[in-house]
Amino acid sequence: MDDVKKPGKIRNIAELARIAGVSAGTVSRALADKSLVNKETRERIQALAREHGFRPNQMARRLRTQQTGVIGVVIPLGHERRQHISDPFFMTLFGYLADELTESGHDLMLSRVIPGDDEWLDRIVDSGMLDGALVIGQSNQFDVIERVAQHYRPLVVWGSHREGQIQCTVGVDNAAGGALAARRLLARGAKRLAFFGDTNGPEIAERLLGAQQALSAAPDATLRSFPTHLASDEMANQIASHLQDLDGQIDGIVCASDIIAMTTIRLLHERGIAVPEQVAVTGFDDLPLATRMVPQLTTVRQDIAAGARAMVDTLRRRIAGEDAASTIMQPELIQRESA
Amino acid sequence: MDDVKKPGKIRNIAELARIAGVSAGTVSRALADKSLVNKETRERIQALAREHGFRPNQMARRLRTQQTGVIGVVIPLGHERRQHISDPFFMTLFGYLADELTESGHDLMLSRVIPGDDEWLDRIVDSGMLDGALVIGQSNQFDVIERVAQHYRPLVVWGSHREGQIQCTVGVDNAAGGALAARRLLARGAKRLAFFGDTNGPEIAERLLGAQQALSAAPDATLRSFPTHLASDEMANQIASHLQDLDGQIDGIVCASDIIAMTTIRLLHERGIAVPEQVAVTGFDDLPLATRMVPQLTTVRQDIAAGARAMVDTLRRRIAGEDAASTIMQPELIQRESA
DNA sequence: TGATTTGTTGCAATCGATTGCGATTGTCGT
DNA sequence: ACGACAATCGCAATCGATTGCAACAAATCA
Repeated sequence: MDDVKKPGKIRNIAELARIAGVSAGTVSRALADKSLVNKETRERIQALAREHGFRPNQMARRLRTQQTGVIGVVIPLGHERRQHISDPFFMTLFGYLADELTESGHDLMLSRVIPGDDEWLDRIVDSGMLDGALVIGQSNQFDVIERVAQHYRPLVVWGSHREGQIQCTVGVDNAAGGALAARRLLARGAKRLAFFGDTNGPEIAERLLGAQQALSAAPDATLRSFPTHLASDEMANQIASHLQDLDGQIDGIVCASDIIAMTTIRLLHERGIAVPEQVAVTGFDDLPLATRMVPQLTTVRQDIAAGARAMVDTLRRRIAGEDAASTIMQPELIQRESA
Repeated sequence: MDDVKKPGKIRNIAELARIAGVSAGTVSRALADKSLVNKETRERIQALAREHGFRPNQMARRLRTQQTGVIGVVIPLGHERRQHISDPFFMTLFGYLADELTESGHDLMLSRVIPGDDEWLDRIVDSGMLDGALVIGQSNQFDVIERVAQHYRPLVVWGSHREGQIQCTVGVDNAAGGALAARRLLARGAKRLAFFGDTNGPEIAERLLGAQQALSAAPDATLRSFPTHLASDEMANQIASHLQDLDGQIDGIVCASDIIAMTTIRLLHERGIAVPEQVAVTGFDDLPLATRMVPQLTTVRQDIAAGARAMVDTLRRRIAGEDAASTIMQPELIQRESA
């Protein structure tokens, strides 16, 4: 069967043109299904191409047409170098992005980059092989992104929105989200709160800020922040050590992510501390796994699917030349069992 | 600063050559840091390129050199069309693959494809923009992959290994894994077992087969299989319905994946059934979340990180022309709390 | 001094598809 | 029967970088 379908390898459009008895240009137009060439020859050429399993070289086409059909997805790991792409939040967002992009016929190129200089993003957008770029997370690279955004339009960033910024972002109002979580814990009667998260990136820092602001309505409550990395092996140790230090001193924990919350709950369970009765715990993100665990996680939802849709829509508009603006989504408290 | 760094836009190597007073060829060699050009001119040209923020067009380079530095990662969704890329197992494996590939300087292009004809894989490998391809899961497309593997060498597949196949696979011995899970349940004293999973793909089917074979050592035990899809919304309903039908009739469940197990445990919990006391549950995969849930999941581990490493290594060897063979990894029972 | 080697650089072909423009053939109207 | 016009198709330039080969100068050797 293989022999029947591929009588001789056709390597390029010119060879196909030769055995079809036409010129290369005609073949190109025929394969693009342009009405400029006669319907019969067009179909004959297409059939011939199918027989020989020939497909035009994408590199050449892209070089010539100056467009690639490829969207770059970039994950900068500035302040958290040990974090891997396999982090569930990245993966979830990335999964939705991939769904959106492939459904609209785009290809997708992933780069994880550990910023070694200020040029990492320039290298990516200037490489000449992208129609646009999506950056997931600002890390501590806000300024670099800002600089590139000045002259490169088809760029959309997942992250925080600062007043007057040039870069186009899609993201949730992190301060509002932090406030939601803290208020939920206060409403349950918790008074001695802890915050688990890494505040080196702007997003988590804003969540802490929001939580702190919520505390101002409850003068007798306290909130202390404990650095907690996301790299998952280390995270568990850090949390265990926090819990050790805090034994009996707290009754509520605002976690900066669902993963941190999940690990925290398990470690509390191991110490024989009941959730939410003795210590209430909130997450952040509302990953799919938040509903699958026991107890189900009370968390601040950012609608990742909607966010992905917004990013792709915005990017598409910017590629088309429009001047699409940032999107700030409102977080929502999802009240389940853990707080 | 922007104006200082980019006095005039340099669009290609020829323009750079002109303002450097040399030929395009020299610039090309200088930028590639070849010792063929004088060290001084080389550094002068590199400095000039840096000043102007110039980077050679990748499309042109790739067209000329016939190599792209891009590895395609393909996810065929043959029997499970509604499943999204955001499935945790895919994402986890993909994450590790991304880590491995980016660390070795490769770019990575993701395609999710719903096989509409027999040509989907041909389209991808013949597109001329890949150095090699990784296929995640065979779905029901074994034959298509087999055909392409006959003439396209740099192709590595995650999935099952059949006697005499041509395609190069990396995967776990699924039958052995299924047997491990079943034997664990039997060893706990369970006798009336159920299997939750979708046996349309070869991998899950083999897990069921292995479990059935393990049963032969326990004549008084039974195992019934219940179709359970992976698309997560539907999965929960199916499982709920199974549990309804099976109420009180079973004491052990072999789940085809950790996600199925996680959902099953939560639903059992909702029905007031204790895990593992009344019904023991095993998972499959050992995703990171298996340790984070309560109760921690007893599961059959496939070392996804090692698998990713093996896939990338094998692919690299095949790109280099070697004749690397398949890898069959041995699964391992990770005994935690759920069984 | 003449021949040969070494070190640098330029020239031009090449990768493979796309596309503007001109050439050819055939059709229609008058 | 002749010019206008449409439908097809071929020619050749183009996208931008790479690289074998030749050209040239300087340096070394006989």
